[in-house]
Amino acid sequence: MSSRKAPPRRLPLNRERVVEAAVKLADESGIETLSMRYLALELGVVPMAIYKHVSNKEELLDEMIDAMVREIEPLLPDADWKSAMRHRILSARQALLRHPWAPHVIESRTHASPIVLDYMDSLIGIFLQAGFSTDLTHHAMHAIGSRMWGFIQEVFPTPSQPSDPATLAAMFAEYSVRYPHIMKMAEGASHDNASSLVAGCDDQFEFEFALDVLLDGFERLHKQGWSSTGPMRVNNPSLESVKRSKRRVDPK
Amino acid sequence: MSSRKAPPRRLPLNRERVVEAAVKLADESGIETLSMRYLALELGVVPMAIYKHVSNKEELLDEMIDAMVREIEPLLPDADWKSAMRHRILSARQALLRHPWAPHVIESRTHASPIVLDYMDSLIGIFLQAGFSTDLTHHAMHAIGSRMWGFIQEVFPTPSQPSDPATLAAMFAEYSVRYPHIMKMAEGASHDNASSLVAGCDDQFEFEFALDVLLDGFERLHKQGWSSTGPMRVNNPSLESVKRSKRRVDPK
DNA sequence: TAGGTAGGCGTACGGTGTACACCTTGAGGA
DNA sequence: TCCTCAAGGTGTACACCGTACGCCTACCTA
Repeated sequence: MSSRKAPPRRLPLNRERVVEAAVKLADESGIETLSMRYLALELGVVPMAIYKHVSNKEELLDEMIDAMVREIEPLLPDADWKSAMRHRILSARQALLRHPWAPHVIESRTHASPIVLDYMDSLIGIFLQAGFSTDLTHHAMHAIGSRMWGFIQEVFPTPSQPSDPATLAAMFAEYSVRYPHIMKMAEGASHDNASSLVAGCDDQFEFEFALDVLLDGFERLHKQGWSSTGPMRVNNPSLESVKRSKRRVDPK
Repeated sequence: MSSRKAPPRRLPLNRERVVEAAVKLADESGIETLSMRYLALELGVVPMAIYKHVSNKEELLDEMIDAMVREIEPLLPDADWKSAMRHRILSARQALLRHPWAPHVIESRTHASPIVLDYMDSLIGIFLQAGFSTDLTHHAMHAIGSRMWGFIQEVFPTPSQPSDPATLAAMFAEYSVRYPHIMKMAEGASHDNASSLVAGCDDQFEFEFALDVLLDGFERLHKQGWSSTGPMRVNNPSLESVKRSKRRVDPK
């Protein structure tokens, strides 16, 4: 028998394989299934073995985000600022759609990794190279917020619908009385299938709609030479937050 | 001795007192401290006692959100739509600032309570009563997203800064090379204290800025008679997402 | 051949939410 | 006055979590 004695000894773990497995697990089974114990099981290893490659779970999650950010397509060369911004952000969105756990994890991060900072730096660069003031760029970046990751927090618009058609009809009737505006909007917005309430929206469209409203707004402010501190410019039609420039409102 | 025998027997718990205590605890010690066990301790009761009033922790969290939403000021009567919207949303923001745990909890909710639906209904009503189409209203509500709760997800723009001034200077130098745009923006935006990087922004200002860019955008679209399905209107300068109306982009 | 080290293992601890059976108490009807 | 019953508080137990700590084993290099 040629087998010396060695049980064929699987190739050793490393940080990369751990992260890769974690991403795969979260992709397929959801982030709530991603426990260190279960991940270890998946890797055919004892839980504590993972800690030889990753100092704790937080670090693992950081690494997972980095892996996702690396999937975002690079900057388009020779594009106008708005196209460049759209491309980068919509590409981020595509990466994020492949990893449904990402929004939740991103929100729980407490600091930015170099990879993440690279991405932010490139977005800021797009504004600055288009001639935006640092001032406007700063506020625009804040306004974009989580949208730069390709998501906006969807705010549970779905009041759990019963499957039984009879009770559903009853619910419908009740809702029409209590939430007349919601129902009117739902009927009007999706005239083909009014019964789906708010559900069944075209997320991609909603995302781009909001993104474009923001980008168009930035463009307008930029052309007007807007500034948060300077004197009021002509033709700055509304923007209340500027009129009452930098006034702080105290919580309670 | 008048005391019959009864140990003075504290007044019994009820759902309201449980929720109230939970909110207080989360306000004062952070949401991560809010465990059923610790809450029970605070109430002078054994952990399982809470379950007689609340069927599980999720339900408790739902109830806490309802409590917060009830703090939002009612609709302003006789106000134009934009003022009404600003008032409601900024009031939501005030309520939320009193309860720093709320964003995190809101995001983890899976369905809307009646209280929450009431609030959403009122916002939708503001748009509709201003004559907005159901179509535009629908997309506008999506665009507002979590901002209707008075928060936008702040996206960890703070690369943990060392306190030691020497290493901080070194970090500064390194950053200027690797993240030139971030640094330029940071210096430009906060010329008085350039060292604070992106931190130390006026959150209230950033919030109102983004809100107003959106509301102004909605107003413009409304005046133009914008529609997501109809034929292109004149003077709809950009809004890419409409030009490529409802095209779906596949993830991956 | 010796020694150091990288990496996997086992055990254990303190934390979590909560199922389930039990007990105590006070109110209401017979 | 007694009995019953249910509301509400108790105690124990379970399965799960992240991870500290010490050990062991196989390999690489000197």
